[in-house]
Amino acid sequence: MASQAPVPRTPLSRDRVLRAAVEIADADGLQAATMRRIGESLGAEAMSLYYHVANKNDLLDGLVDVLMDEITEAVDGDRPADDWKQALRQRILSARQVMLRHRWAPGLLEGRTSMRPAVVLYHDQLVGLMRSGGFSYDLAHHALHALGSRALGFSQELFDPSAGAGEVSDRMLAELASQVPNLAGMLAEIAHDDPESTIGWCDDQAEFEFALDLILDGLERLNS
Amino acid sequence: MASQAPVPRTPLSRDRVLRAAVEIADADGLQAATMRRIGESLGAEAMSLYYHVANKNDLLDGLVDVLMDEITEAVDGDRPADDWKQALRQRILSARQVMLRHRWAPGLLEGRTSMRPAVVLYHDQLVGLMRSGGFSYDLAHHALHALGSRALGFSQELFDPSAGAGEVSDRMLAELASQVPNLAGMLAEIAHDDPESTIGWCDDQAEFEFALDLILDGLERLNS
DNA sequence: ACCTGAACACCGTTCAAGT
DNA sequence: ACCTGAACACCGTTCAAGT
Repeated sequence: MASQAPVPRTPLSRDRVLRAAVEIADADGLQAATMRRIGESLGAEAMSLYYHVANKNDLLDGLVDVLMDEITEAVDGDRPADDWKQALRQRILSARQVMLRHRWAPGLLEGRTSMRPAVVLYHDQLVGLMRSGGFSYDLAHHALHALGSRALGFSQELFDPSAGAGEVSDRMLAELASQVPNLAGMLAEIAHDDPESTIGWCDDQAEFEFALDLILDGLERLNS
Repeated sequence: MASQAPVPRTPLSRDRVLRAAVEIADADGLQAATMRRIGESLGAEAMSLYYHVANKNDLLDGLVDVLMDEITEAVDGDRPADDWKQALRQRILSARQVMLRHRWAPGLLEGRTSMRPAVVLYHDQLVGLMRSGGFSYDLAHHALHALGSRALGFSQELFDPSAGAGEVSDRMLAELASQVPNLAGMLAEIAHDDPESTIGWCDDQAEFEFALDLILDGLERLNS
């Protein structure tokens, strides 16, 4: 009998490795995307990955690249803008949509110092939009710093958005009031104004846009 | 002969463990502060730490606490402020001084969702300052989001400040110019204006203050 | 060219055992 | 009460060996 041909497994590739990693990170977080687990999900051994990826660091760089590809694609769909402000706003909010699809992305970008070309390019284009809006290089430079990670559509959330979730009982408010009266008052008012907001305190998207517009408005004033 | 009394090693304690961890993180980064290494630096075994600290997560929470203690201490030294804006500004810049002493702190706070009481209290006080400046709860809430991690004295740096360090040769500029013309132009101008800036592109402190003031100015306008 | 088995040096953590 | 040795399940990574 001829030897049974083994199921012709699609060969690995950098691309397949990265896509597998994204899938795992999307589902279970970045820390779940270990070499062993990625290998497993591809029906291969962890060590096989090293043929397509230099090491873990290179793999993470690769994740940044696929992320930036997705952002570029999203941004290409933006409709032409009337002015620099609208252009920046649209672009950043489009980038944010990608970030929201990949909850691991902010955490990944935070830790990275790798200066991936795609990230540099993205910021170059932001500066381009500002320049065509009349920004000096100096102001554009300041603007990049002021935006910080917001330029890519996310911002540091110091409190877990889901931690404050659920109902806010009067009892909890009373306890809070003695320790942190100002936050308690704030929370009480928000709970009063929007008793249905069981998703937690805040509408993240609205808050993101508020902060973004605050910065863009400030820049506009400095640019005139 | 009486049994040789062993060197009476100071017993461990949560406090000693945390201080050892801070020392290691200051010197070699947070990732160097492993249980084994902390134990070693105290002349004990890694497993001994578990008597004073529930687990690694609890240890990291502890690090946040010592950080917040330091910030509270720094903030207490602030001179009384004339208005809410100056008060916020001083407080945030004082917090920043602590962050600069502990380069691992931003990275630690980023990842944490733990809602440490000290962090909540810090933000409560910020809101208190805003309230006494006439802020509505709603505006104060927006303000916290707009400040984000900046409220604690740091912000997301997407590029490694030290990565751009060193001289910027004309050759590098030429290479950059074709790929990222806008950034290249920006860099060229900065290098021209301040040829001595070998620390890298930017004065981080100045940029931080620029962004902070941009936000505070924006809030002031909304508050009047 | 592509993949793997065995092995190494590291993690955090448990637990029974020592003083 | 406080500390430790041995052990476990996990990391990333190397390298000689297989096809």
